[in-house]
Amino acid sequence: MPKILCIAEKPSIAKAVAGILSGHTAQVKSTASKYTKNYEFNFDFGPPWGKSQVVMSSVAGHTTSYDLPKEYGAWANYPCSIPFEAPCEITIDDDKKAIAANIARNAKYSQVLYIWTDCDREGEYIGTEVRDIARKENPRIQVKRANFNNLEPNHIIRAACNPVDLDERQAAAVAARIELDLRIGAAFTRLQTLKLRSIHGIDPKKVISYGSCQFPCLGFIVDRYHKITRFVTERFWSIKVTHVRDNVPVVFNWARNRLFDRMAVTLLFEQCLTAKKARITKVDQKPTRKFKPLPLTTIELQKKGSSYLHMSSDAVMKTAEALYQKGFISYPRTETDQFDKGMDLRGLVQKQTQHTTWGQYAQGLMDGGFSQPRDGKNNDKAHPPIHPVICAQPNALSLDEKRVYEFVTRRFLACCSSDAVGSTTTLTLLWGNETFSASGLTVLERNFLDVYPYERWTTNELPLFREGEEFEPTEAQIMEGKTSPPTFITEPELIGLMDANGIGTDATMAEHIKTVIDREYVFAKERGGGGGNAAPATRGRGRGRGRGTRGGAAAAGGEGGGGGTGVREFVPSTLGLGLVEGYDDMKFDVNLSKPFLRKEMEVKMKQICEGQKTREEVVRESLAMYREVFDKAEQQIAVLRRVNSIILNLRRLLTFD
DNA sequence: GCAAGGTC
Repeated sequence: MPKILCIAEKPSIAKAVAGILSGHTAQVKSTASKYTKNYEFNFDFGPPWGKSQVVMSSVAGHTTSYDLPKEYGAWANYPCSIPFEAPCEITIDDDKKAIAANIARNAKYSQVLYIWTDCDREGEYIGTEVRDIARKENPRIQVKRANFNNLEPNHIIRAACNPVDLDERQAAAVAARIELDLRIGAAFTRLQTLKLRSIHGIDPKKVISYGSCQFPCLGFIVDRYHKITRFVTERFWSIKVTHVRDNVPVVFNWARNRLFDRMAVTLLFEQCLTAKKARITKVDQKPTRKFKPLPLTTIELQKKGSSYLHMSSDAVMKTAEALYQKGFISYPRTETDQFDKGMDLRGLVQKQTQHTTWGQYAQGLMDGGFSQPRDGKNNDKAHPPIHPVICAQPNALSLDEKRVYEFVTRRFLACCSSDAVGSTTTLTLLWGNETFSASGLTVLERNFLDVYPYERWTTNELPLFREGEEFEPTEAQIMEGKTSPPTFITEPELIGLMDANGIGTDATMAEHIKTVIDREYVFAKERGGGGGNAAPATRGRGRGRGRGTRGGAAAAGGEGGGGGTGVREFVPSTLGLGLVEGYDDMKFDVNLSKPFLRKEMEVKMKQICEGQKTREEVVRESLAMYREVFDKAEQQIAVLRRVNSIILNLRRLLTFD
């Protein structure tokens, strides 16, 4: 019988696939690595191999590292530009040596290496890592890969019997990304660190890093900060009409909302007063609903963790990872917001009926309340939306775990519930030539809201008005207000921007945010709370004229994008501000703190995948471009130093240190 | 002592 070695990207996939192919009869053998196990069984792959002896195991993500050789570790001994030209090497990480050895040992006696890494770009590259390790031990080993995107048994069996080849282009695109991220990141990091640390006020032990994701992340935070400091407030006026009926004051909002011209508002107001009586021209009553949430993705978990649970996105991910390891929730890294039609959702709901807090609600779903979840637009074809796997009672979990598990579970139960149902009434009031409106809401069925307290939807009933009736409003006045600047960027907003601009992946965005905090480029503070070491005002150039969107109008009910108190928000430090402004002042064609460069990298990776460019071309072109920027930055390092000195001095003048 | 991406 041929011997076939199967390697998955992570232990959970190896276990699942081995279970399916062996009919759950595989022998489990431990390996030198504490993370991976070998599953041994026989399987008939059909032609050309037929019935084979299989060892199924896994790696744990990447096995190799791409880095400069050790001797370049002495930064001061080389020019800062050395990472652009030094030869780099691929090594096996110390903590991955046991995994590599397991592959090598089993490859030695196998005819075929069958790769089962995730079917995405990184998976393709990880597949080439595995191949290279195996070929080193057994150069004649045949290499194939499985084409699969879910763990449904028939799908896995079909994938096993229809091997394909590794996609060399996708792997090459990742190899290009790895090389560029390292060379560019290392070069700029050395430049910034070695040339700026001597400025008084910068900690000489600190690394001042540059990276293709952390810098745009910083850029978003600085950008918002500038919008705040450069904001020019404007005064505006509006007309507010209140009519008391049945002892309830009903506020009618002006259709024009507000005008930035006091005289115009005064004239329009006088016309209303002249008309004396106002008339209800329309009473519109219609059913409405509040949609239940979509199935939970990683990005949504991070955003909501920040705004609902008041945890950092980084902590949310670490906690979710722990819950996954303990088997309480499903795999926490997924882009999918649709549940597979074949999934036993009722079975999962049934398990939650045991829970002391929401068990009764889950029972209600089992007793007829169940409703198929909505489908979002995303499907990574690898993992289902995040959901609870087993029922975990609160005392089995740590404090953070309890909160994340509770959110994941409530979200899941909300997904399996019905939308909330209500009825809105909208009154249209004509007074003189001006139109006003008021609206009320009656919640008829709360449904998912009963298990999902993170969202609010409350009844606000209007007294009865009849179409055509006329009255003199109880009170009318001109209101004055002024536009206010935006607020500091919140964590959910930042994650949203990074996601929209392709900065990092769903699994790494939280880390990039943590990096800019650790580097002291930005400070995180709680909205509403004091503290935080805020940067001083910037120099007075380029005062933008903004017309704010906030101000007088009362906020509508509902969740609002990260508005609750306690959400984390970010303020740039003097150093973070100095770095971004310093590069701005150099006026390069390319802006290092904007997301365009990362987008360009993404485009070039696609070109490699489609065969329009080779890995070598892309690396050569990109390195040449960044090298040019780097040389200019080095020549103009005085600008970067000056900007940072100015800002640091300003800070000393404006604060107490 | 540098990056970003997998995953443990």
